[in-house]
Amino acid sequence: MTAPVVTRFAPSPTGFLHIGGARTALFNWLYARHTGGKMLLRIEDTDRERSTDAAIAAILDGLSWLGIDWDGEPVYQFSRAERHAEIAHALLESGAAYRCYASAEELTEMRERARAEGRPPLYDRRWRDRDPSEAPEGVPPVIRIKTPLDGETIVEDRVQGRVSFANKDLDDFIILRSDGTPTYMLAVVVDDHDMGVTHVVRGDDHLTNAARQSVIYQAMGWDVPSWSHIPLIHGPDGAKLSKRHGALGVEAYRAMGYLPEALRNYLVRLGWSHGDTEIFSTEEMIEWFDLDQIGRSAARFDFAKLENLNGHYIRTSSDERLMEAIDTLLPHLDNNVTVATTLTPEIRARFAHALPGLKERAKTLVELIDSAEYIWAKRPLSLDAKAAGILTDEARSHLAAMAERLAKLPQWSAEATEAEVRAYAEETGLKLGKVAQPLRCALTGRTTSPPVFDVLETLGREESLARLSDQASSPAA
RNA sequence: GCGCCCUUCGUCUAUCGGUUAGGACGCCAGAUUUUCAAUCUGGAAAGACGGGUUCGACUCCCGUAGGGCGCGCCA
Repeated sequence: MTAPVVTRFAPSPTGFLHIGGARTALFNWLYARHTGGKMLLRIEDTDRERSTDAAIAAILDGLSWLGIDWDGEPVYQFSRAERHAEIAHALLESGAAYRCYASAEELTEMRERARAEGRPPLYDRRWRDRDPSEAPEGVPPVIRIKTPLDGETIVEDRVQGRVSFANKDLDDFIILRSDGTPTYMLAVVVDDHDMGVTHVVRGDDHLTNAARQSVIYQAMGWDVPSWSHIPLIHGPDGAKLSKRHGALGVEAYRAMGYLPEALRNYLVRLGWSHGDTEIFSTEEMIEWFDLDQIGRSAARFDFAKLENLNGHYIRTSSDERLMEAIDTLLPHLDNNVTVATTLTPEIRARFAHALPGLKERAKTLVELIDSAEYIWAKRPLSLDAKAAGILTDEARSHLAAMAERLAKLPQWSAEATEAEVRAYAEETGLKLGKVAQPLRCALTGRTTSPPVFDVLETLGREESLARLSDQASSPAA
């Protein structure tokens, strides 16, 4: 029996849940679910200056929206500060760490000189072997760990392979600040150990940290976890993700009308693959996901592919699922608050009725809602440029003629109106498209909208005829 | 500057020494269609460069170039 897997996602609440963090969370979650283990959540809020409750809320909200859950209650790192300090002092007592009295100015100067001389800007261990009695008066010391002077530290990584670091390049980093609070390096190690984390899956910007953290694990005689440093996500230009492209919070993707299942599918394929499979159900992802198949090179974020996947998920979602997604989206849409208030039960029912035709052509939920606007649009409709172009005098005369005929229909259904329009087209010798397109424009104000006969049915006889006569009577623009 | 990592179509990727280097997005053309979208068919499109190792290298090794990350009393 091997020990059950425990992974964790450990964001720092200094901002929203960005796309890279979301993927890290997803990979941790998938691996835990795949192995039947647990995924824990730890909020790394030790930076009191920058951590905010709003950010914590945004992260939890983003995870839930993505459908990523965690086991147990979130652990707040700040609340464990005493435990961290305890370990720092234990290290001090065992001789694995020491007090350093160097001032901030002294350290900057040291680093600047090192850079000027072309040496790495590492701490020069000036207090490592110095007698504590030489300590200056009234200077609160920090605690630094003693890194081995020679030899190397090996990081056995599931993704990166075996990576070795010369110990001389790892300096004696600070584990406890002069105010007695722990640094990140100490806190992660202590927390991961105490929380029983067996597998650390995080961005590869932490790879060198893994070497430093190994030093602490070794000094404490603790087992190092299995490491997996996954490549970072870059922007479309290959550089770091910036605000302009991908460094948006997941809530921004929600607001743009992406479905969580689409975003998840997109993210899982960034750096990981299962042969030629592109579309994964949640169950398939869980079944097939494994750490060893994660690639080592950074991936660029590609909106076009995300959009394509989103279109796929919109098309294949049930109407119920879409209405549900739209309901969760609406409160997050600042431009479309009007839509939310317009959604009376009656309009809602029409929306649901039109959905099968609408979802075929929408790539995002925002587009979907937009394409349904004709349902609640007030007469007279404003036409977009293309639609106005199609409504020539000739087209309008056909509209008038058709309106007259449609008015006499005993039944008002998509089938009945279609039959009537087809008959009209045949009698006048026009192609169906030639008469259907003006109809579409007159009814919706757009050229790109759902099947016209569905529109007629959705709108009902009275409203449809009114819209038709609006356009039939007014002269071409 | 030093250390570490990366490099297959524009993008995401398959390949794990022997393939016409495959798939997907995007792009182009055609079919279909309620001249949109969707769908279907076809097409253009890749192993950064230079050395090795090997009967044989996209696959292994070395170097070069380019990119990324790290080097805080931030996380």
